[in-house]
Amino acid sequence: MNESRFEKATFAKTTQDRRRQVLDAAASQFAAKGYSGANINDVARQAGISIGAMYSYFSSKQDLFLAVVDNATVLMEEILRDVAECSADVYEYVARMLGAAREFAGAHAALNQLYLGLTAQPPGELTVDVSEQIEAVTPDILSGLLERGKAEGIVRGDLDVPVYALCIDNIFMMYQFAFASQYHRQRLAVYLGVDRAADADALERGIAAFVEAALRPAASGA
Amino acid sequence: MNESRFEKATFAKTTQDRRRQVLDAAASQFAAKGYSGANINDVARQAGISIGAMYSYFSSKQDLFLAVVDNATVLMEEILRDVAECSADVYEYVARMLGAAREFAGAHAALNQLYLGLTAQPPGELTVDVSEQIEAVTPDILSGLLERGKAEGIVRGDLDVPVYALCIDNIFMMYQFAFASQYHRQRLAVYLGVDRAADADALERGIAAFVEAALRPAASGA
Amino acid sequence: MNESRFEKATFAKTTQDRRRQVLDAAASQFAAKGYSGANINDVARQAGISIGAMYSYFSSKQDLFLAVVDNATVLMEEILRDVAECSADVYEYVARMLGAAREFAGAHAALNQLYLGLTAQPPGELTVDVSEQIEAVTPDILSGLLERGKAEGIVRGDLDVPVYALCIDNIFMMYQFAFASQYHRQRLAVYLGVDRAADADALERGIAAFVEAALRPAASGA
Amino acid sequence: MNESRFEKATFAKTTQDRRRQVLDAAASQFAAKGYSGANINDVARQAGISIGAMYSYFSSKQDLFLAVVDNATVLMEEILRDVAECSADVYEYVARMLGAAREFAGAHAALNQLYLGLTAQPPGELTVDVSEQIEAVTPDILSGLLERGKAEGIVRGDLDVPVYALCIDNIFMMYQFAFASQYHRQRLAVYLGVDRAADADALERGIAAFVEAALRPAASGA
DNA sequence: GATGAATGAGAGTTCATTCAT
DNA sequence: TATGAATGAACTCTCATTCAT
Repeated sequence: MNESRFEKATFAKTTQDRRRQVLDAAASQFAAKGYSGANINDVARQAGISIGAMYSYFSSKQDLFLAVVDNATVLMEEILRDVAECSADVYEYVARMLGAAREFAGAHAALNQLYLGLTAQPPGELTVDVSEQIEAVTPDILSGLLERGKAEGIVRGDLDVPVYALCIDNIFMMYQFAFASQYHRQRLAVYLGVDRAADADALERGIAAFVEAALRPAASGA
Repeated sequence: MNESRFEKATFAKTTQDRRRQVLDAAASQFAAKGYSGANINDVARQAGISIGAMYSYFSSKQDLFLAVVDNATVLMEEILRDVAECSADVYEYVARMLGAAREFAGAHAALNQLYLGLTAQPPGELTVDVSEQIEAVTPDILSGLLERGKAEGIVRGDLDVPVYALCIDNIFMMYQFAFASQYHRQRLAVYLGVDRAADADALERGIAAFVEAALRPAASGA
Repeated sequence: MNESRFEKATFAKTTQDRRRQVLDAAASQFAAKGYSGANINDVARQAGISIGAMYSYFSSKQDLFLAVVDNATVLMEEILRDVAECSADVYEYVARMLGAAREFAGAHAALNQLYLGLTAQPPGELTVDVSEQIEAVTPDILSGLLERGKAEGIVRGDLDVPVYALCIDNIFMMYQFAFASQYHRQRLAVYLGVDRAADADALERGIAAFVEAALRPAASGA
Repeated sequence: MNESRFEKATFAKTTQDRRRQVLDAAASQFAAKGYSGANINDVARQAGISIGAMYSYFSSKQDLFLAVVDNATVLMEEILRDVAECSADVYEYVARMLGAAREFAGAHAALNQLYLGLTAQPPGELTVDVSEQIEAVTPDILSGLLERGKAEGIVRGDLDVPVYALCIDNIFMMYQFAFASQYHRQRLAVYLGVDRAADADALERGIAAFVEAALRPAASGA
């Protein structure tokens, strides 16, 4: 199994409930205080288990962190694949992805913050392991949809697929991060004003319109 | 002066050289290990001063951090204003901003990492002070250029200025961050392949093309 | 329990032996060096425990100090009550109190020094808490015995009870402190000479005689 | 000169004003925070001189402290001698000494606190030097007055002069300390109530009455 | 396997003292 | 001689990790 790279055998044997409590507590602490700032003893307390148990599940703070990240990655990949499956073309995909980003940020705030933190992680021991987990699923999907769009004539035929995929994903990430940190939240307010920043539906439509404008063949307007 | 909010009087009196050494050392340590992970004693050692001197310059780790951030903010704002001044229209601005982002990332790698870290900072004491420093200069400039572009007919007349400005700035930020962390670097390679990721000029032209496609009036193609 | 105001739960769970070691070590260090001068690491070392354990028992140096004081207060109050119970009248009480002061000073030298130090503590955070613990037991007992003595005609009928009680207690305190500091010890030698200062029994009889002289009704001599 | 034992030659050469500023600042800091708790840099700042100057006047914190104490001792001895000279007999002396104690406590609060602190100083380097300064003037005066009182028949002929002198001085000291610390102030309030504790004249008369009662010959009532 | 008291290296910070200017 | 920036040992307190029960 994917998760077992960082956990000890004992963790697999405990109840699903306990596993959830531990991973949730860890996610919330790491998200709230960062890797260095988080306190393993606090995590254990919040999870309702002893620090001894904690160390029987994970052999170090680092492994606990990596397990949490691993877990989050799995969850995100599921969502990403779901969105892809439901989307008929790249335009629908863009709209759905923005919605999914918002939903994920709402339902898994800690994981979302954690994810943002990960992308900012300075190079070091943690990063080495973490970057291996960068999902290649979105690149593949986006590239695929763009290529198909070209074939179907619904996107500009001359666009640079990899670069466009990157730019679109950048917009996804930034939208998802908009809910993750004080900085991003405030930035949103600066750009849109407090009221518009609060109207997620309209915002998503606006962002989707930006992307569409970049993709639509010029002739389509004629 | 802007910088003196977080430093003690003694720091202002020191030589410019020493100021640089301290701020550089602090930036590099905070960038490399994050706020919690960084060690004031290491900073002092790297700056070639005693820990006592460090505390005669800044009254706490937090103040040192904020001074570094403040410093970086000032520097970035200068660059942002320079770029704006040299740019005739929004298209030139986009191109120049991408170049400036790359240059900044190259010349001030530590500050760039630090900046990325800031945007990921979990809410807390630090963030309160830090978010006040979010520069509103780019929003103003971008909005202005888009409005002017509308008036001049070089950008689509129906575009939603705040949202477009946000999207464009998102693309700037993500490009700048592409050089800041292992995660972003690797992500770039995943999207573009190692070779294309290394050709910054071409990449910037590609990104600029994406933005232009989103902005150009449909009629322009007719 | 009284003692638990300043200690953490962990301390209550430890063995009585360990509790004693910690409190004794702390008392001796605080007594020897004062609050500011004492070193928590030295206390831990002297108590034979790690500094980590120390901080799992008390959450700060201040709390450790207050716990020691609290402890000493409880002990002293016990002794004070015992002496009161055994004393038929104020004259016996005076004699017994002097003896008890000497015994306490001998058996609990550190606590005695600590007590002296407390009375000299400059106003501040420590004093706020500490002064609440000033035992009101001696004032009550002394006043009661003087009133009863008046009723029984064994003390002068016109004496001012509160002031006399204060003066007598002053004499008790100064006698107890005579063993607590270099200053007081030397002062005793200056007044009495080294030989007489060493003969505690005779000294106590002398002091008791002074107090009796102040209390006895004038008519008793006729 | 007496004062020059602990100061360096430079201190003698500065103006009287500067000398006062330094000694006053030191007295107030040592009184407020104790020897260990006081900060030499703060003393210098409060005295309006540089830390460098401070160390050109005194070669260590300890020497500064001892100089302050020395200074206070000289001042107190003057007062003690004045009181003695003005007093016709032991009864007048007692009354005047109580008044002098109160005045000193009012006029030199810091020195009074410092004095109390000194008497509580745990044995150590400081005490060694300090105790040499214990004035033998009160013992001599009190003993002399008691002897003369015996000869003149105004005090009991059988009283033990050294012990009585000690007891009376104890009462002086405790009265003086009543103004010096939170502990002693509160203790006074416990014995006398807040109102009576505030009426110093009446309190002094009451204390004097206690001492007189201990001294007056029994026959004097016949 | 679970517990949580215990450990101790290491962190941020202070302050007596020095010394170049 | 006066200044005050600089020094660095020492202090209080934290926390990842261990291990006896």
